[in-house]
Amino acid sequence: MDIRDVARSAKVSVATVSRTMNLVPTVDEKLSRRVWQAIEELNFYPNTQARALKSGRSRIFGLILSEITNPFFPELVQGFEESAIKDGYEILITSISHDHSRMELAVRRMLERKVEGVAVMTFGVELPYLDRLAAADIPLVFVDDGPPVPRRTILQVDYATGIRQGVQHLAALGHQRIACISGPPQQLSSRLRYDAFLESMREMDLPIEPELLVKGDHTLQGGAAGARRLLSLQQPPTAVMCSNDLTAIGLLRAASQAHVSVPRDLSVIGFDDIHLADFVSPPLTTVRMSRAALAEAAVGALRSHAEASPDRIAPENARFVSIPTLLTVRRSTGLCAWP
Amino acid sequence: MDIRDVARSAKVSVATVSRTMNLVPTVDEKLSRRVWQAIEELNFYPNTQARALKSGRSRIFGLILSEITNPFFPELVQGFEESAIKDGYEILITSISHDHSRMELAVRRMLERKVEGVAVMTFGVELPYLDRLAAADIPLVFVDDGPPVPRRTILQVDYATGIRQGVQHLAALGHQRIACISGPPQQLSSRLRYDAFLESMREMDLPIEPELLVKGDHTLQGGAAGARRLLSLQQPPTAVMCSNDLTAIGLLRAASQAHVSVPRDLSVIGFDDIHLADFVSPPLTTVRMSRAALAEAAVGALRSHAEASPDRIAPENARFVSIPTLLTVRRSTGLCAWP
DNA sequence: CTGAAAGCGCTAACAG
DNA sequence: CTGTTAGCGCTTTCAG
Repeated sequence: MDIRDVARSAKVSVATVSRTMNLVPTVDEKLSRRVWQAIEELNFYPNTQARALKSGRSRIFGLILSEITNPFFPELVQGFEESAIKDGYEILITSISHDHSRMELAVRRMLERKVEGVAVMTFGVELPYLDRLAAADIPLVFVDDGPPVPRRTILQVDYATGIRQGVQHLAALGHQRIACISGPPQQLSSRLRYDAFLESMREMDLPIEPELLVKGDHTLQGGAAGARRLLSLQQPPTAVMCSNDLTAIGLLRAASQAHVSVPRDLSVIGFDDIHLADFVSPPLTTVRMSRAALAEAAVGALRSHAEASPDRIAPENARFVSIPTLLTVRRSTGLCAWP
Repeated sequence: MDIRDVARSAKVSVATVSRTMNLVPTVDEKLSRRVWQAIEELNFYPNTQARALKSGRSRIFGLILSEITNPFFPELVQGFEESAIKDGYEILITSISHDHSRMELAVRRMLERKVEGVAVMTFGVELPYLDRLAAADIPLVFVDDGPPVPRRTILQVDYATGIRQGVQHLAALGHQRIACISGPPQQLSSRLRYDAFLESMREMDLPIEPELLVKGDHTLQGGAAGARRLLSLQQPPTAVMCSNDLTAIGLLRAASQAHVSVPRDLSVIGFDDIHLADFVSPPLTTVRMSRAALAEAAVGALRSHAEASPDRIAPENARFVSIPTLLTVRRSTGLCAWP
């Protein structure tokens, strides 16, 4: 079953069938109707491979994730899938599992399948492997920052707003000794969150105690380790801002094991608002970064690059997109019990 | 850059290049070396679309999931990706999010991209939409059970062994009043787990109390609800087997809120052994069903179907594959405190 | 506005 | 064992 069968059935040429399917406006309406009818009757749909081969357009976008088993990512994948499908694109997912050598493989797979664009959702672990994508002139989307290659968009997450809201929220509850468990410093997004925290503390005239600034790694274990460190301090903090929800959840566990009650003895704020945040005990106050918004913005940017006529490059202002964040107050934050 | 450039550079015909790349054994070694060298030098890799168009083989497997944000599935995806890539296949992932109408779309996407096989990982929510895949003679892999279509493999999870081990473990700890929170009865896998539980209880001569058999839905909320129900009983159970880990984790939360200590007052066993199971408090004793094994078996079955010569259909015994389960004892089970 | 025809890059007869 | 060549199903000039 192919386009010729349709042409025969509709009594037109294959060219007309092709034009009709591709909504070329100059097709006579009578013929077009005949064609659509034939397509329906035969339950025909075009062969994507042939189409891709001829047109040079695969209608596939690539998605490079750092680690699909991190609950942040499946939610992103879901949004990505939804947006891409709506526009008729398929999506090629690769999870590099923190293994830099797999990045090379991922890039190769993208190249082989001739993706029309790639969203790099590794939050800073970009590496030079991506040069090959840029060299192939493939549109690229990064989060926070990325190399200044030609057809590129950067999704700038507005960490500052959400984190400022978090610090203000804690300050309003009377907290002064606010700690921070940061993320892996190799990740730009960790550093930006950390900087936003420090900045907000200064804005609020809150003291920044070096001993309250501990390093985590965006894992449950890291969060638990950081928590133990903070709780063993001579003068422990009354509140903690965590660089992500996994860290905060690890902290919650360690606190519970140490018989420290949240939020009575300690207030906790996470970041990301993963699904699980609402189901831990107590439900986590956290800064929401919408995965759906991130995904939609990424797909939108890729589309606009992929579909831009080669001569008319997308305007400069379309090359940065801001992603909002918002404090979501649940039950892990409360009034400071200390004077 | 195409196969002709390679041919020119290696001073052979395109046919030889093609044969070399496809490891046809009758290529002279001298030529083959020249070809590989040219491929290296030019950094050439074949155009997948052209290859697929000509050969009729897309080298793509489809994967239909019920819900990617359920932590069980990303782990499965990871295994699937790993196995498929190793064999040179790409993978097209669709998450139908419990929305039956999306199943139709998923099937359409599979058909359009001409996948060479589909693993249906929806644990029982198959539905007639799959007829179209079977009608297109696409190899199919199901879990537990599936329609008797031609090129099909069923992955039979050996629920009985793991669940029996769980019940025996509880019995050995002195538990008699063992409850069960089951999963959604529409899912075959829920029913099989439930049946295995009842069967094991009988084998052990343990009493099956109707009031201790409550329905869950494989979500955290469902587990919490079931827990509240069980704990409010005149005579609550001393142990609970849950149909999956999410249910067990929901139960853990509800128990903690009700000041019921696990495992002191209540022993809990989950099923699946998702990543999170090891990070809740207390770490969950659970029945492990290896996602990697499931994924590997699925990919293996799809390959053997896809690559079988049309005349030599895979042998009957290759059409059922058993997936083992194993009790993993952690900290959520302990000695029964009641006489 | 429509149709004929030339490929897109590759594979697989078929002929040497 | 190697090379020539005819398509796979579709899009897109180029003529009509």
